[in-house]
Amino acid sequence: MRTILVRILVVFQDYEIDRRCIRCGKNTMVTDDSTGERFCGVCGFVINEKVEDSGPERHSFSKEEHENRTRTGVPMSLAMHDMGLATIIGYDNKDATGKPLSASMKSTITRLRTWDSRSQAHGSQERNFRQAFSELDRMKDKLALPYSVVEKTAYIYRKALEKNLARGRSITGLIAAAMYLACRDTGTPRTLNEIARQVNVKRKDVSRCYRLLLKELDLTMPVLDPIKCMSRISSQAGLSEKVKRLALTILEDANEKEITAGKDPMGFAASALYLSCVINNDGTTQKVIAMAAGVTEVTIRNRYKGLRGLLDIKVPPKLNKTNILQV
DNA sequence: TAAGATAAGAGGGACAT
DNA sequence: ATGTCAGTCTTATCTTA
Repeated sequence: MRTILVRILVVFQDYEIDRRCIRCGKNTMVTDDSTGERFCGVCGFVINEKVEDSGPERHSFSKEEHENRTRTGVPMSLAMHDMGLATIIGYDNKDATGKPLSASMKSTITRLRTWDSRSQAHGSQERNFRQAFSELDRMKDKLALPYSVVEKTAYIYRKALEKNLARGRSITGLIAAAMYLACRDTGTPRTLNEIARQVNVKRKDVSRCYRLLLKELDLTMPVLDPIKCMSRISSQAGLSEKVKRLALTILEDANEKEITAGKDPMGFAASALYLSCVINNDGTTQKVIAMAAGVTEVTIRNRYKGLRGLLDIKVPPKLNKTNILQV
């Protein structure tokens, strides 16, 4: 019984110390759970750093972790104009002690909230970020971009703005270029055409921004891996594993013979797949693969010719629908 | 209807001026 | 900075099987 009492006392003391305001000394510090900020209910003093969410950590992967879940802080993202660090006026109309506000106070707070949020995006750069990142947010679902690419895009975009590259260029063009860069850098196979179409900017403009970023930010991009392109095309066109495997060996062979330089990797992957289809008598048309790869049939034909010639691949004679040799 | 052939045009890199 | 050139890719159209 005694130990229990002592424990309660200790907890109570901790609680008391925790609530003491640094400015006015009163035990009136409270935490706003929705924003994670700590402030004094009497003098209004707000603790500078964001305090950690008092709730448990959201993820736990084992029993021990579940029992010992600690908070690691509010998630921070480069893809927000303020990186998620701004202080805002809360939305539940309650005062420091948790009581609801009076009607007149409520309207005052609403007005304050409006001006507070307006003042958040001050300066052209902030406004630029807002617009760019809302565009990015919209795009990431359309293009099925992973989180890492989104963060990378935001990082590149911030760098670009730091270097004053935005002046005289469209925000959407620049963010699209940053997105394409991030895709290239992380090996996510997305074509310039796809991105340009989604953001509704001409491919030419995105491409121009892309090269500008490449030059100004001193970046070097690895060439898109045709093998990665291939798996994307084959899944989009619904090709079989067998076709894919053969196409893979064709690509590797082509790589060895160094006939891939300067050619569009998507076109190459597409034609390797087509060649594989022909050899396997798969019956998939150039059109289907061209659509899946985002290149034209003519490009496939050109690469196809080159592949066949240089790799000396024997194409079996055409079989008709009943698998009888046509002479 | 799919595939092949051909031509015109766009955009960009390399190089010279 | 500007112009030229070879090479690539796209679009469009016609022909062939």
